This record gives sequence, C-alpha cells and structure tokens, in this order.
Amino acid sequence: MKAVSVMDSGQSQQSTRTVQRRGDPRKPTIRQIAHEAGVSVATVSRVLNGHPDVSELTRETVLKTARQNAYVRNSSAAALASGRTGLIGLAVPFLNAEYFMQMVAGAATALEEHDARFVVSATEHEHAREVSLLHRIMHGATDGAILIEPSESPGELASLRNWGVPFVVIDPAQPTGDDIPTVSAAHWSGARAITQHLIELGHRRIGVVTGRPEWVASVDRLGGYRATMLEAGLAVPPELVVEGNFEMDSGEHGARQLLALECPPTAIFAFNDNMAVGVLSATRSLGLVVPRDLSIAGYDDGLAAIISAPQLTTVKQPLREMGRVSVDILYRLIEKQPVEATRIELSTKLVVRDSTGPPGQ
Amino acid sequence: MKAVSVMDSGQSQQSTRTVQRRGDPRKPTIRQIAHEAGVSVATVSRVLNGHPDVSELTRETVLKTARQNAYVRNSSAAALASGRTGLIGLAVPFLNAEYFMQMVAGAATALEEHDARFVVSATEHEHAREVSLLHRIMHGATDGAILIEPSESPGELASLRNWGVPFVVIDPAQPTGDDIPTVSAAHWSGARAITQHLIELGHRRIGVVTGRPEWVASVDRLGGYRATMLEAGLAVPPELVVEGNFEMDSGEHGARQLLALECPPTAIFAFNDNMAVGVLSATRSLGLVVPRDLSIAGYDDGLAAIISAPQLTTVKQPLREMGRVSVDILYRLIEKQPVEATRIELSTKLVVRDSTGPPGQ
DNA sequence: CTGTTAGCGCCTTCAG
DNA sequence: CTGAAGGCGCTAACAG
Repeated sequence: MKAVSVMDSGQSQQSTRTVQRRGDPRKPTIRQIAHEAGVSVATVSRVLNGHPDVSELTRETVLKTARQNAYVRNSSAAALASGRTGLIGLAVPFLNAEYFMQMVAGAATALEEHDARFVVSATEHEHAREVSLLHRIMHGATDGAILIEPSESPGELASLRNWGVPFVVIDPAQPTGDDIPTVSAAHWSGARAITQHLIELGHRRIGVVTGRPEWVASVDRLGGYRATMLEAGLAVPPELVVEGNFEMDSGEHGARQLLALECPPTAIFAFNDNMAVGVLSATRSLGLVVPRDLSIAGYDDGLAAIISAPQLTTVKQPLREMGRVSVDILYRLIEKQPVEATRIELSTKLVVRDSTGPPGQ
Repeated sequence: MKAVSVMDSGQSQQSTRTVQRRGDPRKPTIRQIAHEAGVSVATVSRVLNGHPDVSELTRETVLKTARQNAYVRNSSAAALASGRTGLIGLAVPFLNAEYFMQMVAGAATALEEHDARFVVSATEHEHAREVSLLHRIMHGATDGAILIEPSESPGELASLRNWGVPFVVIDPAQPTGDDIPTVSAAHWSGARAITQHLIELGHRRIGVVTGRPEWVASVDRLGGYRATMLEAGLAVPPELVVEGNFEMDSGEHGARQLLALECPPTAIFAFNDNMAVGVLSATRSLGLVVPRDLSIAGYDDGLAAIISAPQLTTVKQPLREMGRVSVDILYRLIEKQPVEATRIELSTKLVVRDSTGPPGQ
C-alpha cells in the first residue's frame, strides 16, 4: 500500500499501513521539509537547531525550503524529544503590584536573552495555589522556576529540589538550605540606612508602620530599624511600632495612632511608599506640615514616592536587577554550570527627597 | 532479551530490543502506573483526564497508585499527543505598567478556571518583538493568544488567524476584520463623560494633554473630547490640545504650556492619571490652587488618582474585566463554540473626586 | 467498561 | 558531513 503523503510528490514509500495524517496540512513538519529539500530529517533538525556539523550548502537549502513552507517547529514535540521546553515557571504573589512587576520585568528581559519565555502564576500568597503551581507547572512543563516570596516551608522547597527541577527563590520567607540559590534585597540594611538618616537629622523618637508580619520584608526592615536605634542609644518603646499591611490605608491608620501618643514621634518610617503616602495624608488632615512637623520616610522608591507631594525620602531596591540575576543563576543551574554564589543579596540605595528634615522645635 | 524495567517488578516483557530508558527513573510514566495498577495505559490516561467511562473501582486503584508513585504527567507529551498545551500566549506592551497589569491580572484569574497558564511576552510596543512573539509563541506552543494593544497591521493579524491559532485582541490600534474578536475600553465615551462633567461645572475653555498619538486610547479619547466640546458649542482651538506621552513629566510640561497661553484654560483633562499628577505639580509650582484656579481631570483611576492630593477626578476602566472577558471569548474560540459578540466594548465610569470644581471667577 | 496500537513531531545516538 | 531508526510519554481511535 502506498503511504498517503501530505505533499503530493509521487515518491513511493514502503509502509505496511496507510499513513493517515490528522494534523493540519498547512503546518509542515520537519519531514516534509526534509523531503522537499532532499535531505534527511536529521539534517533538517540539525540545521534548525544551529548545530555546526552541516555543510553550508545544505544548511542554506534547508533554511530556504523551511522558509518557503512557512515551517514552524512544534514546540511540544521538540520538548518531548529533547526534554527542554524553553519555558520558565514564575510564581509571583501579585500580578498587579508595581513592586513585584519590576522583578518580573527584569526577569523577562534576561529570559529573552536565553530565548525563553515564562509561564506566570499569581499565588496571591496562598499556600494552596503555590503548591498546585509547583506540582503542575514545574514538573515537565518548565525547565526551571523562579519563586518570588514563596510561602513554602524549607522542607517543601527541599523536596521540590529533589524532584530535579532547578529553581531559585527571591526573598525567601525563611532561610533555605545552601543548595537552593537565593536572591534577596538588603531589607535590613535598607532600613538601617533610613533610620540612620533620620537619626542624623536629629530625630530621637522615630515611629514605624510595619508591613504584614509574615513577609520577610517586614521582619528584616524592622530588625534593621531596631538595631540602628539601639546602636544610637535610642529606645524603641513598643508603642512606637505599629503594624501595617503595606496598603495605603494602614499607613494612615498607623500614623493617626502614632501621632495620638502623649509623646508622638517626630519622624515616621513607613515600610513602603504606599503606607508613607497614607501617613502623609493623615498628617495633612491633622494640619501638620511635612517635614517641618513630621518627617516621613517610605521604602521601595515606587511611583508613589515621586507622585506624592512632598516627594518621599525612601529606599530604592534593585528590583529589576533581582529578576535579572535570578534568571542568570537559574540558567547556570539548568545548564549544570557551577554556581559560585548561591546566596545573593543586592544592595539598596537611600534616596533623600523632601519628606524628611530636621525635627521642628 | 528482557526489557530493563524501571520498576523492579520481575514481570517479563516481549521486546526485540533492549529498552534503555534515559529518563529520570524518579519520574514514573503512565505505563509504569498502568503496569503497577494492573490496567492498560489507556485506562490510566482516561482516569488522569477525568473521562467518565471508567468504573469507580479502577479509577480509585489508578489514582491511588499514581499518588503513591508521585506521578506527574509530562505535559510536553500530552501536548504533543493531544494538540493542546494548556498555555495561552499573552502579548503585553509593558510588564511594569499598572494599567496593563490590571488586564493581565483579570485574564489570569479567568485562565485559572480553565486550568491554563499563560506565557507572557513584553513587546515594549516594538513591532519586531511582537512578530517574533507571534511566530514563536503562538505556533504550537500555545492554544491561543491574547494580544494587548498590538501594533500589528490588520493584514498581519488576518494572516495570523489563517494560521489557525485563535486569538483575541484587546484595544486594537486599528479596526480588525470581523472574524477577529476584539475587546475594547470605551475610550471615546469615557472622554465624553469627563468633558461633559467639566462643561457642566461651567468650564468653557478646557485644555487637554493627550497621550502618544499611535495609541488608540489617545485617538479615541481625543475624539470623545472634541465631539463633546463641539456638541456643547465650544471651540477647540489647536493651542488647547497639547501632546503628551502618558508619562508624568509630559503632563507637567503640557500644563505649563497650556497655562502660559494668553487665555489659559480653566480646566485641563490629562489623558491618564500620571499626566494629571504632572499637571497638578505644574499647577502647584505656579502657585495655583486646585480646583479653585484650575480643574484637573485624569483617566484610568489608578493608584496615582488616589495618592495625589487632591485626589483626582478620573475615569475608571474595567481593566480586569477586559482581561476576563478576553479569556472567555478565547476559550469559546478554542473550543469552537459559537462566539456571539466579536466586538465587545466595556463601559467606563466617571469618578468624581476633588480635583475638579466650578471655574473660579 | 477496558485493552491494543498507532502515531503526535522531533531529537539523537549510531553507522556510514 | 549525512542518513536511518528508535524512542520521548501520552492520547485517541478502534476493537472487544
């Protein structure tokens, strides 16, 4: 019986059964290209993958006929055969948060250099979603993953690693094992820089509005603040620390609480810019002038910091850079190259603007 | 010759060649599960894919042994065999723009219901990138795609459609053929609402700072503004329309230009919130009070609108909803269900805050 | 309800 | 430098 060839060249083929193609005939396969170019599929594959061991002539022929037939490689097939998908899993807490998107954007540009794309999943910081993500996306569907602020326990991460999918964690909530590369922002020293700045301006009572206590960012920034205060011989009475949740409202709320103290702070350090804006608006509605009556510092150096009036003194984090670096490390892992530093902490930068100044008298 | 079974059950198998498995032995295949559960691969496949025609007993057995062996389906293989990847391509101009991320977030939640993920690509509004995206991501790698504000010509989109990959376009720059579903924001009527609002407040000279002229948003909003002004019998002299680029700075710049006119406007409508904030800061530095001396309106109802002081009168767009709807339509397309409306325009909502008021006298 | 079997399209040794 | 051929792991007829 003759094989039913998709291309209608009269070439006869040995086959015990009728070949019934169900695929879309508009989508040429590597075999058709090979056939038309008069070479073997292996050669076509080599050309398409840029292998060097092909004569210039054949390469050109193949490329030409591939182009003519508008050939596009079927990535599923390639992935199945090669074991590489060209896809990276990316778990991010929230998609609509400027903060995380900076990291994602940084990772995206880096990924492009590796000719890869990423598959995103918003975890909303929910454990269940992350687990499902890890168990679905990572296994087989992607070559590796980047987890931004995962809520996984070290144990879960470790078991994940055992599965064989390389991944790197950005800002882990808890210290991971040494075998799991980690990229973090220097929350502690960033908070230190801000606090120091405030102290140098002459502030003695500095209140803070923290973020959600489950996040590393909150914990570490609080640590940096505390340490710096103590070091300067300044007390940190509990009433000076109020808990926020990174949203603007909580900043406003926290500020009111702080300013209602019998001995209110002369400066407030909010753990992110949004909350700092909240602090600002509370201040304003209380009739206080910033920075004369109250200095306000934020964190992140996001849009809010430059939109607000006065513009905020804050800490700039290398968010994009973190994304970039993570991808770089991830690819070292994937390509099994040695990874020198598995514990990277990128430094932050104090940005002094108009919301801080010496305390009024 | 005996097959080398990965599982060390002593079951002998007929095979003319030694089976040499190169895959990771920790990753069980459907065959091993079938073997261990004492059923055929087909049955396992059915169970795993939730097909109804399996007895409850076998289903349970299979599920149990799958769980025990920590089986995870190889998505590449499944994709190759079934022709469906469970992935959706998503082209978005910028990853770090609140505006687009809202859409993406909306699409993401909707996708989850379809148990799919998406592969993102930032186009940076560069034509080349989009083309590469379309030609790489879409063919075979994804089941469909959502293009946000693509710069493609109708011709390119049409040829894409011919390729057979279903897709929907959000806010197309140019009208597409009827066979390409489209989801848009009602830019025109949003601008109309704002303009009307300003007119009703008593403004007669209303200036605008537009966005980049290549974007639909700019063109349509300008159209809405113009039409409404004319309808109210108000002139729109060219000097009242200054071009911005959606960035804060251009708003500030535009405002200075507008306010320097011999007969300056009493209200300025900036085509997005960021620019409105720019207008605000220009106003402030000129010593004007908003809204007494100048009314300012924005567009988008983003973070900037509520951070700024005074908070901005603006137009809220159903960004998340647009993402959601797009996904819904896309899946209808993918599942070849009839798509009733292929030209969807979601309505916007005027949000009046403190930056607009009656003109001073 | 269940098993058999033929591919899906490509990659990759292994021979020449 | 090139060709032949065996899978990769899974799905989907088709036949019981």
